Amino acid sequence: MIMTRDRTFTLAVDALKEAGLRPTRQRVQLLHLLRAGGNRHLSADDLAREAKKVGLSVSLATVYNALNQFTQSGLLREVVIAPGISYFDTNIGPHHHFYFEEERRLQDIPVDAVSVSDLPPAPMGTKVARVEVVIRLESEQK
Amino acid sequence: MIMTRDRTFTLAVDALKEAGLRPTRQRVQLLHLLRAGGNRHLSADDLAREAKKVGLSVSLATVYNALNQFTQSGLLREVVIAPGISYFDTNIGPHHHFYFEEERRLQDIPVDAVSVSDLPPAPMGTKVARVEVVIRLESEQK
DNA sequence: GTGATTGCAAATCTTTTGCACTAAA
DNA sequence: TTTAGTGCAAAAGATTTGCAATCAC
Repeated sequence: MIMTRDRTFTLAVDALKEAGLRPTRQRVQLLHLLRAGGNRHLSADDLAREAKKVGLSVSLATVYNALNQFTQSGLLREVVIAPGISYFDTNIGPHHHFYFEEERRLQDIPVDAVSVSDLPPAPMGTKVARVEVVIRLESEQK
Repeated sequence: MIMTRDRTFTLAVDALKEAGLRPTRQRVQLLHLLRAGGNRHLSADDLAREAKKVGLSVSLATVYNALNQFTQSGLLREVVIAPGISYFDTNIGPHHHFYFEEERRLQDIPVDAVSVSDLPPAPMGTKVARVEVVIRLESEQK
């Protein structure tokens, strides 16, 4: 029966509600897709392509909208690497990134694998929203 | 005489030659403009606008090309902040950045003001090209 | 001269938006 | 119902590119 399939999406639905986002079919399916398969780094286009592959009907505009809303709600994190290259990271815990320039690929670094210390204090009137560390890698013989 | 004015550009010319770039009028003027006024963070558009303001004749395409060439040659550093927002930094020494979200503004942090330690080793076959730390700031009452 | 560089306009790419339609509450 | 969300196509930005004209060497 239909409930069996719906149950698969319970987590996504709950997460969306908690985030204050109406759990529409598209959002539920996209969030579910994003969370399937562990921590991932996907571009908007990657996600749209993947959605199409599994037979979802979602427009690219909706993918962009959903990704932005997810990011604002803290369900995702966006990592911008170069003009025109940005990834959405399903790992929202504190961590950092390796970026393989040649492969245009991100890899998570657990937060305790790097220590960033002696941070200068946030300037007057501001507070730290996030500390981002990206270690850019190139192939060795370069 | 003309030589007096040219002398102003000697440094830029030398830097370009050293970088293997032909010191054309546009490149010399742009590099000189970039280096005037200390460390700065300019978008391509900022630079084009500024060039126009001081009466230089450079097309936007050439500004982009020059900035990319300068970056590749190590005369500049590019800092990408968000999709569609990237800055070219005239400070090419090792350092990090504060980013003021609301003001869309970068500020340098001297490298010794932050310590990034216990970096995980670069994965097999790769080497670290650069370690980038961006501290994103938001206004305090937010 | 000869090959590199420039300017312009057009093309490309990524991302956002307006608006009529549809779905969620 | 009533309001929020979606799809589509168009618009908006940012950046790149093709090619004839120009410049550096």
